[in-house]
Amino acid sequence: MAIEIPALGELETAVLEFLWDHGTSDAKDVHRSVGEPRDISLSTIQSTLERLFRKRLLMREKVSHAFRYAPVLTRSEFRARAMADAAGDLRKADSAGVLAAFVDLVARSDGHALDELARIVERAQETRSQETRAERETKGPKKPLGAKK
Amino acid sequence: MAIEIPALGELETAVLEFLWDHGTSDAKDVHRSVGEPRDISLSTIQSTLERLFRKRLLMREKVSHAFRYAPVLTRSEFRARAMADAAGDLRKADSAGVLAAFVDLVARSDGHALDELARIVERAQETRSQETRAERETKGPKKPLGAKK
DNA sequence: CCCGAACACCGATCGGCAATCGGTATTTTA
DNA sequence: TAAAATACCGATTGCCGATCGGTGTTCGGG
Repeated sequence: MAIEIPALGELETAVLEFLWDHGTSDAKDVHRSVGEPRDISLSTIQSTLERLFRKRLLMREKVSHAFRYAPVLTRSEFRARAMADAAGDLRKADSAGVLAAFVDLVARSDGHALDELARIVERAQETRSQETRAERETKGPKKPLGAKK
Repeated sequence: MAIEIPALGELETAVLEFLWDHGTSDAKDVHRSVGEPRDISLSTIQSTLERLFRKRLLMREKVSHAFRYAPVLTRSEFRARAMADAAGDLRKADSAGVLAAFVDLVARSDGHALDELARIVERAQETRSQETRAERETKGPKKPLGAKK
């Protein structure tokens, strides 16, 4: 489930990046900032937007004759899903090795990345236990999950 | 630095997977297990091995006329690097958001993945502080203060 | 209500890369 | 030294992103 993250081309990536930075836009907007510097036509930008739409990475809405596009996922969500795809099945037993190797890379990446990660994990654990508690109180002890924000 | 993880084709992935499972092998070995079931020729396997070699994902050594291939990275290292690539620059400030989103995915992935991650991070922190201490002692016993670089 | 402008949509082409193979050169080995 | 085993090279195919123009459709101003 969740959205699959397919491999993207260079222009597709640039377009997505633009939309993350500027929010909902139409083909013309994207063309001004992404297309013109590359000397490519508006059509090309339109094609790229539609390809991203078909890949479920963009949503769109017609506003009087022209589509306005917006990313389905935030940049962070997108990258996180791509990471998860690269990691393989996290429920699997051997995933611990992958996580360990990744944390090792984070630790070596200089900076306080590791400490930051530690804080994030800690906060996630608190949140989780809190949610579990709330669930217990609200429902019976048997609920097949599935809730989110 | 470090090895780049390019996008791999399906056969390339299968070949790598085989080598991770079976260790150093030659084209014939790989062909028996990966090629024959797919009805592809030995040549194809050889080409794929060489492509992976050129991509620096395999190392090889000639053993009497035939190459023996072995992965440069372990499966875990490989996936971890792919994750890091997907995450973007971890030294960058905005990487926190990506890490947070990823940890969130881990937490939702069911199982004890989050707890496992927490353990891994904790252990990494201990290791890191230990290494820092060792570094201090090696460089000069008279350096009681903050490490920078 | 009608026309031109602004778009969406479709089909064609091109380029890059993995997959695939056979043919030829090269090295072993019986 | 000939046959067998391999490496190596070039050609072909298929897929997909990039790129564009042409055609159809829809809005908005007169």
